[in-house]
Amino acid sequence: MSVDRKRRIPEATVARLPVYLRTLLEVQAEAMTTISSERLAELAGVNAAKVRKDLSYLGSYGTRGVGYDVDHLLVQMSRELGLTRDWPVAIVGVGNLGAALANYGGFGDRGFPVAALVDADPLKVGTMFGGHKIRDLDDLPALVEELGIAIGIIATPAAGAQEVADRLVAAGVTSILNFAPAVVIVPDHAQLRKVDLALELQVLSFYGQRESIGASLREELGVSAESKESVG
Amino acid sequence: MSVDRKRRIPEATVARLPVYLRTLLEVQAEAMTTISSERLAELAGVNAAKVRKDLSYLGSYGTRGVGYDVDHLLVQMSRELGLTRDWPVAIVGVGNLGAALANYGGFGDRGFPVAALVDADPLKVGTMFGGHKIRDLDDLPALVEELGIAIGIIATPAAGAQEVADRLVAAGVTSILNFAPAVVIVPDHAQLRKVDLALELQVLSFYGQRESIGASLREELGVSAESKESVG
DNA sequence: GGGACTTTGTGAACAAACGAACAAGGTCGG
DNA sequence: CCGACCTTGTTCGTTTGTTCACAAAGTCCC
Repeated sequence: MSVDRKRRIPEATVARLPVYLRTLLEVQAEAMTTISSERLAELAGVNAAKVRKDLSYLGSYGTRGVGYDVDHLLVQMSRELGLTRDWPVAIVGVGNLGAALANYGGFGDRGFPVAALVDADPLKVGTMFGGHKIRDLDDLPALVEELGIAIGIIATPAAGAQEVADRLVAAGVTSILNFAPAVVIVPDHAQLRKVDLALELQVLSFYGQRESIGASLREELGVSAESKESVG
Repeated sequence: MSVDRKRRIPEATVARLPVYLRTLLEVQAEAMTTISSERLAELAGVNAAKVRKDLSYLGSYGTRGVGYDVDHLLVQMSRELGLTRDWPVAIVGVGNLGAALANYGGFGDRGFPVAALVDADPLKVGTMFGGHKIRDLDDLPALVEELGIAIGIIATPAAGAQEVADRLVAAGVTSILNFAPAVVIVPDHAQLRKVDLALELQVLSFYGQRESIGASLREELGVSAESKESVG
């Protein structure tokens, strides 16, 4: 309960903070000034006790009997998530996926401006894409220096992913988001997250198969399914 | 330990099976016939004990003193994941992201053919994109019937996501992959997975902020960081 | 100002996931 | 056929995460 006790926020909580943040922005847009954990839980699709425990890691910003002040919570949460500054992003690999990501406006919106495009293909290097001149992989250290690249997005084919990660880390980029369908290992001081389409689809396939077995079973037995989240 | 005891595979394990699968395909391509849990763990970036436990849920397909038969393991794993059949996919929302996903070849490759494109915008409905005529949201039940759509991918703006999910479920699609930056709730018998770019970036931002604090602290103290995964 | 009513913050029970360690079971050379 | 050596499958203690349940703390109406 000391001040720095509070400072170790569990991973599971960290992953939910952005969801709360988004939800709170919507709530704020509707001109609501306070919100209860119950309501926030409903909107965020989680359990209310979990919301309270998660928020308690940020400190005690709620008022008993009333709820949480939306604006205040947003400020604290943004600060905690490090969203008070910009995090310039470099996209490595300007193929199908990389190009789509570069064109996708969603990044710059909220503090993650695409500051550089990088590719290993000499034919692409030097050409323009989406307002950026595509740079060589070797330029990474210079780009980090010049543009303050803080996050690297790997959008290369699987084969190149590990090398790109190594180069990013060597250049001083310690936050990496990997879209390549490959296992990538980074040193301890770096952070790696992955987005893996094939994996998600295969997981759905797994449960889909179960479901069809379950469905025929339910049909046989005349049993009906119940609803998953009682948040409505 | 009874046969159907084995049948309840933990979520965490299910999420790792696709990683093993991919790794095994690479191993198979190199003409290796058996693999130890130690080696597989190294390639998949996880702990060896975890690999053995995960694989034990599939049954006992290893041989003590030798390891696992690669081909056999691939067959069992594909079967367990439901990858012995195709899972036709419908992409709902043909905007920036939806278009990119439709063009991205990675789906059809491994049993997830894009079978339909759907949009709510009357201006888009009826036009062609990537070899598909864009269909109306109202056509979903018909598409499920005609094409056997098994998985719905939501690539709409946040505002439309929940309605699309409801319509998908109503049409009989119980596996949904949500790319929209919105909380979506589905009934109990449906499966929902999400891919959330903003969330991933914000989580990186959180740890990136920590890291910079940690780095300056380490610098002051003259301490160096250690490596994260000892899998090399 | 007091009592009914809300809602937070957290302690404690429960559940899931992890990883070390080791016995059981198998190979392989001689 | 035996003994040295490997590698699996599983048990067990630990850590991490979730949920319930309730005391503490505040509001609001009269």
